[in-house]
Amino acid sequence: MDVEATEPNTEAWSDITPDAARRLVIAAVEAFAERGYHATTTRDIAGRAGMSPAALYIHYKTKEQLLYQISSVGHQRSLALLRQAAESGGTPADRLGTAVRSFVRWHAEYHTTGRVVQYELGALGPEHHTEIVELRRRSEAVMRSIIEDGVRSGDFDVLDVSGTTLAVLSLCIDVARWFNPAGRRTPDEIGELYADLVLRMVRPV
Amino acid sequence: MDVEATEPNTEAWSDITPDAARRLVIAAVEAFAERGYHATTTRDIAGRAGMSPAALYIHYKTKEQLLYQISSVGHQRSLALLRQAAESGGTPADRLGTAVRSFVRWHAEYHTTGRVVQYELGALGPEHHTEIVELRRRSEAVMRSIIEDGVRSGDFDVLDVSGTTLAVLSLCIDVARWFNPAGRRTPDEIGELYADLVLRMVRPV
DNA sequence: AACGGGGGTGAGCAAGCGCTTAGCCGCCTT
DNA sequence: AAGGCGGCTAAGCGCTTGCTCACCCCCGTT
Repeated sequence: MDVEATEPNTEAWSDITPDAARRLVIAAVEAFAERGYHATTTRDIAGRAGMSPAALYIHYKTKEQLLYQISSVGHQRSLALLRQAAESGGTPADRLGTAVRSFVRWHAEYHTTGRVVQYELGALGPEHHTEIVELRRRSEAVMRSIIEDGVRSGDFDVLDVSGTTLAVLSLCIDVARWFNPAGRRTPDEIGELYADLVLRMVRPV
Repeated sequence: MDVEATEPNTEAWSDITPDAARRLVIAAVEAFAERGYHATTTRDIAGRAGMSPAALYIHYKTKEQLLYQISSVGHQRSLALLRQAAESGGTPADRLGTAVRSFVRWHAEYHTTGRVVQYELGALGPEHHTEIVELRRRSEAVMRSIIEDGVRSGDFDVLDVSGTTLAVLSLCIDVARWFNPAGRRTPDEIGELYADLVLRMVRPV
């Protein structure tokens, strides 16, 4: 199935140590993305990481902790991308285009992580869940502020700012669900296409 | 949690008989939408339907058959909505607006069914899976044909027809994920908003 | 009154689950 | 050479899972 020369996951999680813990995270991301959290067994994760089922519990207390680690890091990464775009000077259209482009590119490039981050958060424990929801609220706030800036300056024409914010984020996020690395489009191309589509959504007539 | 006077699921599945089978489907839709297919137990479904765990197997051979029934009916319903819009005369803009409006409204109104239909199809058995994927291909073809019509007639200006088709469908589908019946917006309002956003996406400059 | 059969139940089976425990192995320190 | 320890494993515990089976109840027909 995996014919890529450069596996993005290997470098994406390179700051996790020790080596065995990183292998477990990568294995968990792949398994969760493929089959979902609940359909994935700890034996499967350990097997993919090349160790016995018991070894998992040396590095992570529970299976849920693995999901939390993935979800937390993933949300922080994507939030950082949005913040970077929002603070990057230029017109509101420039900033919105940059935000959509890099957010979409991330969800395509790391679509396995993205799938876990976006579609498995219901499996988190209550306290982890509320923590992650807070990160999501911040992402929404960043995106909304860019759109609000554009409306205020007259660069954008938007009837329902919070509804449009929701739609834009939803559009970008869902890329993680359908993106196929064996498909026709590269993450860059999809980012470009989506930036164009979103800018059309907010453009004055 | 449920304070609605008219439960949409009750009427949505009214053509399923006998009564016990319908109660099981409705219970399964709710449980699958809330927690996902794999996290839902047959005991939970039977309990919600007001019967013993064994009674489920009188009406459905396996838990997967229940999912297949839901997925199949749901896909046929949403495909029918798209076809109706595509065949409903008027300008391409009219047809695209109608398609998006009714497709989105359906995914909001029946967001529990929509969630199962759109996000749990990986849990289907291989042969059921390919059957459902075929239905999805047809939905995509219908949406694409509307957009192609508009491009041909000059009503729409779209660089990448198949990419835009994918984006539009993705945008509509994802409504089922985030829609909250206790939220500010009604299904009709979201349908209206989304129809406007999509028409902006394809509008010539 | 006897019957037949579809819809239902209580109990439980085999398998698989998340997770634990007792102990081993190799390496760094002394 | 001895000891301590982090990383790992084989085995398995207690529990839940999807699903089955023997049996029962109710009701329309004869």
